[in-house]
Amino acid sequence: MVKHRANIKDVASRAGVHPSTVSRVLNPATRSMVSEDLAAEITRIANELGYRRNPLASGLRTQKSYTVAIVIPDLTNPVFPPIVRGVEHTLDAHGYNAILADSGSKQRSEKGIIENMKARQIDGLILAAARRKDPIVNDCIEEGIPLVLVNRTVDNHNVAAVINDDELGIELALKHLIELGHRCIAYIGGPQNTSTGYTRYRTFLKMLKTFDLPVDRDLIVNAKAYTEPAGQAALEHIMGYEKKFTAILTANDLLALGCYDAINEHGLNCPMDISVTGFNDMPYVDRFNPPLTTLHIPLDELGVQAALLLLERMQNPGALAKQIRLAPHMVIRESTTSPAENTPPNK
Amino acid sequence: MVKHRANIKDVASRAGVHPSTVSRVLNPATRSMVSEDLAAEITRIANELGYRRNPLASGLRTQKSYTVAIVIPDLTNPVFPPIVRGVEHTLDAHGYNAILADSGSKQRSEKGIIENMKARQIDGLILAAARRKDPIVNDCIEEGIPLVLVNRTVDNHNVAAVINDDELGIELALKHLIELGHRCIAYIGGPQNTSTGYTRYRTFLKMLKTFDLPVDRDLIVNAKAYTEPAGQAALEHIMGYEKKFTAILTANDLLALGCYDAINEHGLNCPMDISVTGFNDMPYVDRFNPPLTTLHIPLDELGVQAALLLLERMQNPGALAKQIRLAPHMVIRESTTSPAENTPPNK
DNA sequence: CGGTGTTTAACCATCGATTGATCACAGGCA
DNA sequence: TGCCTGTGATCAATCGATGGTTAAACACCG
Repeated sequence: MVKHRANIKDVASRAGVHPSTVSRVLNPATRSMVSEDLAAEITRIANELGYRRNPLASGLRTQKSYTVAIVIPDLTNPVFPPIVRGVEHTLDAHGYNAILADSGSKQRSEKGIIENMKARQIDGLILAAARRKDPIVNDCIEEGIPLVLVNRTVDNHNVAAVINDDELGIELALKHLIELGHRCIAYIGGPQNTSTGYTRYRTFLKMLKTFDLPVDRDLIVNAKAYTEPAGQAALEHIMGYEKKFTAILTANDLLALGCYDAINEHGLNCPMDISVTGFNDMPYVDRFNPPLTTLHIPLDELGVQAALLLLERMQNPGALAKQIRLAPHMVIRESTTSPAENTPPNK
Repeated sequence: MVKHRANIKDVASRAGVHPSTVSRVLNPATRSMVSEDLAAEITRIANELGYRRNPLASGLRTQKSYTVAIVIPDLTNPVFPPIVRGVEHTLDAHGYNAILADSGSKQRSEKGIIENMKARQIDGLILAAARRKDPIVNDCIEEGIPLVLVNRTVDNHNVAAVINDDELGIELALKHLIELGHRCIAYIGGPQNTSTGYTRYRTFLKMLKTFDLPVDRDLIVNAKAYTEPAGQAALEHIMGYEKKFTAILTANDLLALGCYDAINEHGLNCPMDISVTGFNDMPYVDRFNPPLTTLHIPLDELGVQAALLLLERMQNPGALAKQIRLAPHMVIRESTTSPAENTPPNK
């Protein structure tokens, strides 16, 4: 005889009441409709029987699934796991489950993901890598699915998001390099269809002016993607001009890693010949050769905040779309040094 | 007017048939109960209306959710993301969703996770880091929840699992070190309550005999956990004996990383003074200083196979529990070298 | 043409929880 | 005593899909 899981009817009959009464007791919002004594008694019996609400049945009736989806482009990018973990833990603490959708190599279009989400009555969506004009965002808004962006945002500022302060980040990195004595600073940015790529690029240009540094277009390249090969290719491109520069400010740790490759290819040394800064402080960059000077972003916290924001929005879908912005800080390691000792990169 | 998602009744009334007829048509197993012509017509209409089965309702009725849980101890350990990705993609291709349960810092007991899974009608479970005697495994078996272990297995061999060939791995690593000329080889293993920790340790001892090397217990330590601090502590412990050794074989990349720390602390150099091998070839170990010689495990493939195995078991729960074993191979980088040039570690 | 056998599709209860409508009953007040 | 009010619990419909059972339609045959 299979010990079948107690359902609401079991609890009701055991307590000698109607299932609906049990339902009301167990739902905080309706508990007041039932007398205190009975409520206590029913709660006791429910615990005794080990009753758990069946989320499928409940969800069918209420159109809620207590499940949210996290869409990320590639879980193996070390930036995302901490975010996902932060999201997952926070949601879990609130009784929500997280289903993971790695959109990267997914053959289904993003539209397909949304379809799936809708069919499954997903209560909300966390999108970890939106593009600046991302159709998925409009889909969500049209469909009325609560959405929170994390890490990157979109041009339309009416979407809730948890991002980091890119302006501050670029400023900090540039300041750091300037303080070390660098004047000729190359920039390798990210794809311009991402908010981070765009903002960091614009800020870099602005900050050059602010700090009264020369702007040389040949030293500024936006990589095609936030990947090592793209970073390497970008730096190769810059080096092709054979111009002098003593430092590279990159918009992303993986791009910085690509720079390492290009620098090594040319028989040069980081940081002796060229200083490099990253962005994100993803796990293990302190282990690289050399350990990367970069901007630390509280990735866990990003995830936690995104989850909280989503919970808030699911409770109150009409609320104004908040944008939360976390401040990065500089972590100085060994990929940057003063250019005094630099030999100019030559070929 | 909200354009509400077409349900089975909409399709039925549009086709002028009863909902159950539609249901039968859309279920491959029962399609034969309906005439071909009508089936075709219903399929056409369903597509036209963009009908998607509601998994909640369907699951409520059939006790299936088309959802699988992946339980991992810590997503930020770089070993797991590739596995998770492999699992997720494979499941997705078969119409299943994956919900992620990061058990590590989860306050709920593992029992709690199982409870949650059961309540949600989870169809199956993939457990990425079982301990050798893991209560969760028995729970699953008792509850009849299809279960597949990945990466680690349990003592009870009646459980489906996808693991890698630990014996082969240790043999390859040891052979590599011996071929370089090492004779005094330390070993830093993992927790003995994990199958990997246990098997690798036993195999190391066995292989020492096979290769006719001396067994010095002082050079053999099993770390408390697969973490960098634990690896560092283990090596510190070994170094406390001030015995000679020229290489360390570790059972895990993170342990190897901890060894780097201890080696550096003592003012020594890897590989010049001490060679180190890892195990797993987790992402970015090729970037470390020095790039780590380690055993490559096809982590993605591990995930894919685990997902396939689970799908199989969910279809046919009675089937025999298969164990799949993937072969690792050696990736030689710069953390190992011949001891000829070594200066013996002294203090 | 009536009887039997076989498809084919409709009917309806069901999964478990929720909720608007409804009823029972106690107490208050004239 | 009779009527009203309000609290507290029950009734019954519902969410969408499914599947065992049953009715209808049709073919076949003596």
